[in-house]
Amino acid sequence: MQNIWRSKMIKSPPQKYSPINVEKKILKFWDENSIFQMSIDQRKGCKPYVFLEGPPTANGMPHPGHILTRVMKDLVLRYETMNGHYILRKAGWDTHGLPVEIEVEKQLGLEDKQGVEEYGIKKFNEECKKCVFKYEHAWVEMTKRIGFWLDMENPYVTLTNDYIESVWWSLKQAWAKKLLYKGYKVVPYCPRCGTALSAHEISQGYKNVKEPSIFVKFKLKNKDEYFLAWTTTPWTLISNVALAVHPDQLYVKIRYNDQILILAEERAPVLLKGQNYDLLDGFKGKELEKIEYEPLFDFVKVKKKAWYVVLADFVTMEDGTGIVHIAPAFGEDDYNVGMKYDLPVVQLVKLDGTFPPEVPLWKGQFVKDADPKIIEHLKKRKLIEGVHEYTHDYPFCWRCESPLIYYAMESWFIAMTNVQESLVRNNNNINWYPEHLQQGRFGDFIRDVKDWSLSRKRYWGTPLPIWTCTDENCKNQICIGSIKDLRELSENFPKDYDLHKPLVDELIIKCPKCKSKMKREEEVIDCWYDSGSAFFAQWHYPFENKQEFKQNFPVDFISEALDQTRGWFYSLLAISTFLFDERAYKNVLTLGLVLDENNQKMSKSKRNYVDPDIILDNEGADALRWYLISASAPWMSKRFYEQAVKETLGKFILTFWNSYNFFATYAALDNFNPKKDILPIQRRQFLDKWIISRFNKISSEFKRYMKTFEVHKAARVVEGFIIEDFSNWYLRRSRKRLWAEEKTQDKLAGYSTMYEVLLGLSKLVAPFIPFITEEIYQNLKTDDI
RNA sequence: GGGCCCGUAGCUUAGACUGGCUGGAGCAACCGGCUGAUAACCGGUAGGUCGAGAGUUCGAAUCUCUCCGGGCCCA
Repeated sequence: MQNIWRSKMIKSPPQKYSPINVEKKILKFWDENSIFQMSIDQRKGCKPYVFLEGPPTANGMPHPGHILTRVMKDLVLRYETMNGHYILRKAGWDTHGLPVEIEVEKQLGLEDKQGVEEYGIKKFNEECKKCVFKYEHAWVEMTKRIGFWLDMENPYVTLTNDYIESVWWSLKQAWAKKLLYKGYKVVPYCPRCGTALSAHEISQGYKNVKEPSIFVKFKLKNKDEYFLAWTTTPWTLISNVALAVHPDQLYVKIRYNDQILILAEERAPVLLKGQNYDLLDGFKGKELEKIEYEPLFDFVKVKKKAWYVVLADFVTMEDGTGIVHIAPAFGEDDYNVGMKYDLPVVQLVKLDGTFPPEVPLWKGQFVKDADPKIIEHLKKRKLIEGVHEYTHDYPFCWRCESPLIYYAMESWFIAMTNVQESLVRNNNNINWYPEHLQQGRFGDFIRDVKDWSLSRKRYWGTPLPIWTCTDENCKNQICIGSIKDLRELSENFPKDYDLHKPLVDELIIKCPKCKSKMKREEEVIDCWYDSGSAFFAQWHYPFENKQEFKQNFPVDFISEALDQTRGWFYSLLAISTFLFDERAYKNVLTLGLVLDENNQKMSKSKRNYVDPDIILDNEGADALRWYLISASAPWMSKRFYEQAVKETLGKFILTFWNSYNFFATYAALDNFNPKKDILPIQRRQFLDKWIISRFNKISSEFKRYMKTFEVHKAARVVEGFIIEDFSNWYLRRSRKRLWAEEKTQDKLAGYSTMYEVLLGLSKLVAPFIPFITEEIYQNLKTDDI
């Protein structure tokens, strides 16, 4: 390799250190000589260290939090590369999902889904595709500028046909294993807007409201006794199918006002304070299981067994009677317990929030408006034991202010509960940094895993590859797992194709069984599934690169911020578990969030962050990197502001530079030649031996910390060494040795030591601050290094 | 509302798992010095109810509980 750096002698560096000039020079050097590529090629055949890039969405400008993840990834990968590992680093882009759609809706001035459909799904999705790459250039530039070596010329992109095909293949595997099924999911729903709301949307719309809450009596079958239940949503009583009690709480049977009631022991004295009642009997909740009662209403006939007592841990003694009325269509807890007991889903509310004709008493009325009438009705039937005003937080639509209702919507699921044990086992096999996440936040989540609600009734995403026969008698369903299958089954598969909506919905597919027309399930899938598929889909596995996939699974190392714990970290593990019953990654480094000066999370919308470019121009990438790495443990949050980086530059980077500069200036003056002039260690001074010993000591400490990703401690050890031991103590003490006119033995001993320490340092901290170390290394190295 | 993480000087932090001399350090401040690489350096001064309270203990920043504040995730 020819290069501009090579010279026999050490050059005298510039006195003043200009971060931006040096760093730009190094970037050019790396670029012109393809150093990144070379660092990989040189290690072909070496032991691989497998990295998987968590794909960012490039539809917003990168902020300091993104810089932190990229710096940490680069640090670890450079370190492992220098340890002799072969590391591929494919970039990736996450391109689907609701945030993109919302951005485009705003751009186009569309109000809701209806607006999107009127605008045209084809045009809408084209806009989404464009939007995704709006800031790609900025991301690429930032990535290069901070020195993150990443192959951005061959990224995986979740919207490509190849990627989608791999995702389809995996869904087909789930289908074949009977893990993919259609069920219900209870979601907060706005009946006026006709749409479900995301968690983020409802958290904006809680209001404190006063509502009537009622105590309702349910008559036991064949007995003149009543369960006393409590509810704040009388309209859901129409769809009641069960009553829930807590298995371990105590319940009592009492005589009160000439009737026999059953309720929680703990609640009776609270609710009947100051009133007379006789205690007749007592039992544990468990003993009540399966006891049947008379339904309040008989509007529908149900196919499954209903109207009996079930056990549920979510029943609390905080309020109510300790007996909870269950309507699986209108509550998540209700739905889950319904699944467990195989209860029917009675859903006597229409999508517009009114009662259907099956409920003749209140048909056409909005459920919330019907509440008082339902209460009146029950009162007349003497089934109400009391009405209380109850104050609580209730969600409202942030758009139209109407009260939301919880509503069971059809949705496709992956039955993660079926592989829960494997999930736990695979998770126990992962090294988590920090450790507490493994059994803490993540472990809790996995142990209590719910089926993955996969489908989204949206437009911009990987289409769900499931087709259903339109013939009422056939209703055959198929899941398509490859482009080849789709092409063979469809009559009008075009030459040029894009697997998104609307194309997939326009294909004419005949049912393999009855030859009737088939219709695709209209949904797209959760974009977390896209990114969670990256470990195989980035290879277009199994259609290509089978060998590569095999060699790169499971992945050795991933690293993202803490908010990905239940996001990407989960989706990767979930998919690798049901596909291969294996963990997707062996080590996961979770990073703390980058906060602003006031400890607030940095967010795109608030724009409460410093423009990283300003810091990169003023203080440089090395100072920025060193600050982020050394400020606190990787998993701790970091406050981020320019002054902090400025201090890092002054305190550390410049001290390092000046130490080097001091040596190089004198060495150049004296024509010190490292190939000839190095003195053996025995002929050096005590001081020289001391600093070399110190350096060896901190090198081994450094390595020990790196093993456990305690990169901040590794950094601090080096920082202390450079500032205290090397600059302030050793170099100061050695100054006079260099003042001699001729090349004395002592002078050469000093040069030899400084040379070795500086060269050693430039390698040791190269993964942390690659620019300045490259500059130093290139000047110090000899031809044969 | 639930789970997890964090809280040490104005700022950045060490110490906590395994309790033990007077809770260390750097920056910033003040006083004095030195400087033939440095945006430095050296000596000294000041700055702390270790978030608050209770408990365990001969002894608590450290262990336990409660509360307060910040954050993340989930409802």
